[in-house]
Amino acid sequence: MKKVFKLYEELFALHGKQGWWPIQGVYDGRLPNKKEQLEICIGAILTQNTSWVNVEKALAQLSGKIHEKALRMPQEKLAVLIKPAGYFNQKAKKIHCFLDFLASKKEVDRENLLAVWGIGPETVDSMLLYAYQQPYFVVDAYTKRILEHYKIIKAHASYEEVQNLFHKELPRDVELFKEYHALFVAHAKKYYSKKPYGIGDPLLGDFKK
DNA sequence: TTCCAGGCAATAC
DNA sequence: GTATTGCATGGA
Repeated sequence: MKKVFKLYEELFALHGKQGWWPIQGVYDGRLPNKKEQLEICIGAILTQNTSWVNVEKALAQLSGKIHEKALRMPQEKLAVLIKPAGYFNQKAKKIHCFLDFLASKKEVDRENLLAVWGIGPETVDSMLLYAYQQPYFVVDAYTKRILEHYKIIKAHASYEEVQNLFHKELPRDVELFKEYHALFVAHAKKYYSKKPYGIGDPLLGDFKK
């Protein structure tokens, strides 16, 4: 059952190409340069349980300072700048832990990133997929919400369980994974942001039975 | 006013 | 192993 590939095609037909990751300024889908890689990683931390508009405010206040050295300002100072993204004390600490990791020159892989304080599975996979072009499917709250609603996964399925579904049923393709996750977010923002979920979702007839 | 947003770590059961 | 709680701003 290739349900998840069919779902991708329908989401794409509905919402079109998303072109993620949404970095500041213009991003046309080319591979991110070094500075853009860092911005993606910082954004991935800032957006933890936080709306992207608030992350954009924080990133705007960081503009000109998205460099490993500049971000090493005192944690309290960094916290003030990223305040609009919420959880600013924790996130300032997380950013500094991530910078420590980069400075350590350890290999940037899933295991090493997961060992960094403040970086969990979704944040790692976002970084690896969008900044480092590694094919890990990103599972977020929206992804689970939609798949649960379609009865494709059980309620309370674990991160690994859901990720495995995509890794098994899809070709391990970076561009496909990038678009697919972005499409989940677009779809969820439109139909799964307020309860009751799924009102007006044109795909419901195909996936919920 | 309440609810929630592209989670995570610490703690409790 | 799974459930709960603290972390925090800003917009609907």
